[in-house]
Amino acid sequence: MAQQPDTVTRILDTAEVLFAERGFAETSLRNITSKAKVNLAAVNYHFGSKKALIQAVFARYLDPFTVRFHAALDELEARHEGGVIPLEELLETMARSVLEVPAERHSLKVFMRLLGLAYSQAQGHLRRYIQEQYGSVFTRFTELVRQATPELPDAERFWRLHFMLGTVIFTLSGLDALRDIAEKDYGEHVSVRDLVRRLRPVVVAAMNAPLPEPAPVQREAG
Amino acid sequence: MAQQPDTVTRILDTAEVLFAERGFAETSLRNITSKAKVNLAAVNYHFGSKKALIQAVFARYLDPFTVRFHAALDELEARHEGGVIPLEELLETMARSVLEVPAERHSLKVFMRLLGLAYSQAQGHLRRYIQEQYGSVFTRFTELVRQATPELPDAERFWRLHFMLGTVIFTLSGLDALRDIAEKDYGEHVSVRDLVRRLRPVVVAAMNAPLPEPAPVQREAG
DNA sequence: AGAACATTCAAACAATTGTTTCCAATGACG
DNA sequence: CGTCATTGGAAACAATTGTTTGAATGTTCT
Repeated sequence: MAQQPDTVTRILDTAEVLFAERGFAETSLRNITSKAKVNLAAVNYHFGSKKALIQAVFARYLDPFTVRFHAALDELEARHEGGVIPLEELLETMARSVLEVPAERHSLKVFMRLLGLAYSQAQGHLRRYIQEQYGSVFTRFTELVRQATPELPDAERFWRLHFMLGTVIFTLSGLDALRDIAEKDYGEHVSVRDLVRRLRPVVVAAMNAPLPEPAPVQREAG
Repeated sequence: MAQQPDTVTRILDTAEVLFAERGFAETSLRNITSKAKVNLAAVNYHFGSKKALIQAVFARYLDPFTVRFHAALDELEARHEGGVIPLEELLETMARSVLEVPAERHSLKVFMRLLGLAYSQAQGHLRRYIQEQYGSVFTRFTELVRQATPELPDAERFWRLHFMLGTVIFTLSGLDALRDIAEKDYGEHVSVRDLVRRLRPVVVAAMNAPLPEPAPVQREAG
């Protein structure tokens, strides 16, 4: 069942880069196999189908991430002995977990671009797959955030978390294009870690923003 | 040259919905023409190619938007007689302009989903096309934001604007999926305008967030 | 009316897609 | 040795893709 060495890894390495660059539908199996220098039939032989290959590419990132993130949350909870964990520490822990995983493998840029694609592209199988992998950690993380921000209404916190998810995924997945503009306009080269540094106060401020004015009563009075 | 009535509009109406639902590569011309009840060749006859059709779909949103947004900024500048326009008013004006345009046409959801796709999918022709259409208004808007936030370093403002762009596009383009979750978990049905109401204080707080700690000197000291 | 033009239609085009099959070569392990 | 899983190669598969063609039809103007 399990492959240890070459062909499978070669396919995954090539596929994730091409997927990140051009999307799933725009990347053909022949693109992958020719660049990876493996036979065309190898993909169907080892993975079964293109859909399964796509999921395998994600699994190689998500599996280590969930393990690591759970462990980091374990340690964080132990350190606070059942007390409330401050929001900044929760966000910091998440950022660290996200940053650690691709460091062993490929660039964070590829990982984030894949996440962005998963959200915007292919409506079907991928979203479900991600939900199954991400679901448990994200639920746990959400609950900790709830305890850290007791003053926030549940719905408000839900939406703000997704606002910030959008900020991070959008920025990091479109990093190349944005970096080009920024570099041209401000001469300054930004690294991913530089961006995370800039993101931190913004995310914290966004989560702690004042509550919106209550919704008007269905139809605004004249 | 100009078609007034049926076939062209029918194609555009159908194409924008299908594109928004499934992406560009995943939507075939036969999907569009069969659902629009027009002949397959009609697309190439009226638009020339699929790429041109995609751009036409965007033009139908972006052209009215840029006109309207420029006008709104004109009025805003006139009202402040050369003085600095507060950030809240700038954001409010932009939100209003974005909300107004699709109201005449289709749902804001489709518009935002298309914007999201333009950013995440197909790196080539579309991004350039959007840049040409959006470029002038966005530059003008950016300059006004600069005057409204003189304390922000230029690079910091650039990134924060894109952070917020990511928040809005990501949230509104993935609205359907998020709405399903929110509705299931909190029983509350959210409208687009409800979401904009929630976004406002978050965006303002994010833009006014404290500056990040300065970047470490290349390699952190032990 | 006829001429000129714009549009619609069915059919075919060439190219590319994911997938399968058959066959030979390789290596590992019993 | 022989068995079996893994590779590589080449070919073909059925299906779908965007695009083009040429004839039929409609519309418009003189």
